[in-house]
Amino acid sequence: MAPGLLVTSHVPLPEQVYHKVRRAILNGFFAPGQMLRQEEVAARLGVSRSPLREALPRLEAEGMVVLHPRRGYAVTSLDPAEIGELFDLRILLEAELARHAVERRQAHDVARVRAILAEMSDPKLLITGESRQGWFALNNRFHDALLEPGGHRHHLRALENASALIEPYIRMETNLTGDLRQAQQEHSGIADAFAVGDPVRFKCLIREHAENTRTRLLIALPGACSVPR
Amino acid sequence: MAPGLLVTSHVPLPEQVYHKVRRAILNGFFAPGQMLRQEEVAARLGVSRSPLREALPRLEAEGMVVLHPRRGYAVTSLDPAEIGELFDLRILLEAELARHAVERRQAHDVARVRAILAEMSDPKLLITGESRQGWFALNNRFHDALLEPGGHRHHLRALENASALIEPYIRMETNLTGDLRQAQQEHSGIADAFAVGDPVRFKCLIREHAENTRTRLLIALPGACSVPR
DNA sequence: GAACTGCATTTTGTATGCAATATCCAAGAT
DNA sequence: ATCTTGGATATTGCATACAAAATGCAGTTC
Repeated sequence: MAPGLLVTSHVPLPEQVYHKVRRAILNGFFAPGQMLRQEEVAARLGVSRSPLREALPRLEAEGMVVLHPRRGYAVTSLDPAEIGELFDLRILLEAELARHAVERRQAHDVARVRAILAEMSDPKLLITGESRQGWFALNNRFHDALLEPGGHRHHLRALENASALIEPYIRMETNLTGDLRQAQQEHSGIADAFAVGDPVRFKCLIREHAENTRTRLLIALPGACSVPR
Repeated sequence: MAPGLLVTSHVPLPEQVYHKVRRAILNGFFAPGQMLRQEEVAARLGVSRSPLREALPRLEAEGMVVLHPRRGYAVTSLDPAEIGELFDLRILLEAELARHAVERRQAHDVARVRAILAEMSDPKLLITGESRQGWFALNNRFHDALLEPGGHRHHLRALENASALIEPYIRMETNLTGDLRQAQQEHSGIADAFAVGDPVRFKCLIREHAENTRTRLLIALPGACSVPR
């Protein structure tokens, strides 16, 4: 066999830990500003500190946590100005990706978007509570499915990075208002434009979707700011 | 004293290791595709594998290395298409940052740019060899100094990420041709536009600078492809 | 001669142990 | 009463040890 051809697809423990901690931050289980005590987090995940200590630097590189030397890692806490900047970055990258994605999309890409959208409209996912996490998981897959067809891995990585940083706050807002209907409506308009292949309309709707999310968020934020340092 | 106010500024070993490995990749000491055997790298840096194993995930998050599970980390090797994409990303982010930086720049920002430019014109730095590393270090500081004044940390981080990924290849090109004069000339034009505060001209020159670098690189690349896998 | 099998070596993956430092709380001084 | 100081505790930082897996080579078989 040719050297370097690995047969077994093995997911390293540090990577599993990375995903679990990341999800916990995204859904607010670890709140902005909260210190992450390594022994406690590792114990909760049933691993030792070693793999955790390899997962945390990745989260730090993405800006999800910050390291206070000799004090530990804390979940990143963003002020409204930074959240605004991240929305700008998201919009900038989405516009660029949207252009290429519409051009290069194929039939199966459209089908995938429609399938995800159908899953998301399940009323069970729309009620407030734990099921919201399911909706947000689908929401991320929906946005990915719209923008992945154009390729551009590095743009996508930058976008997912920026989006992840603001996601905890977006989830806070939807938990407060409990209203996903506007998002749902905008999604279906976006999916239509994607299916039709109208690049101008698609870009525009994607942009408006982000702008609307930002507006709602920055209005609701002051009330949601329970940021333990 | 208020809790959480750290007096001593302590640079953790994993961070020092991160910077050293990163520099080694940027200047080609670790070539694209090369496997990084942990014991060897750690020994070379005079540390154990622990801090190295916390530095590597950070580099992985930035795309500088890739992890092949149970085989080890390797320096990322980019094909021309990806390099092209990264230039697009760089140009997109630079344009956005340039706008704000010109608007918000202050006298000391202009002075800093001029000072760095002066240092870079030192003939000792322009000769081929080890001193090139000094020139590239200044080059990065120059670009940062131009774009930092606008704030926008997250845009900047994304830009520095994208720039770092293509830097090994840019260095290869300049090592082949040995010619930094075009870059130097473009830099002085850019610095002038920045000093004057002409946003259109500044953005345009910044863009052309990147475009020219890309063109030279993608022409020279086929000859420089000694990519040991 | 080519391909396969099995063992020895190398390298990664994870846990654990110990030292260094920060935090916390109580007791004393100003 | 407030501020300081001391020590006990908790937590991080780093190194080391051990287990698991992949690689490379030799010997064997067809």
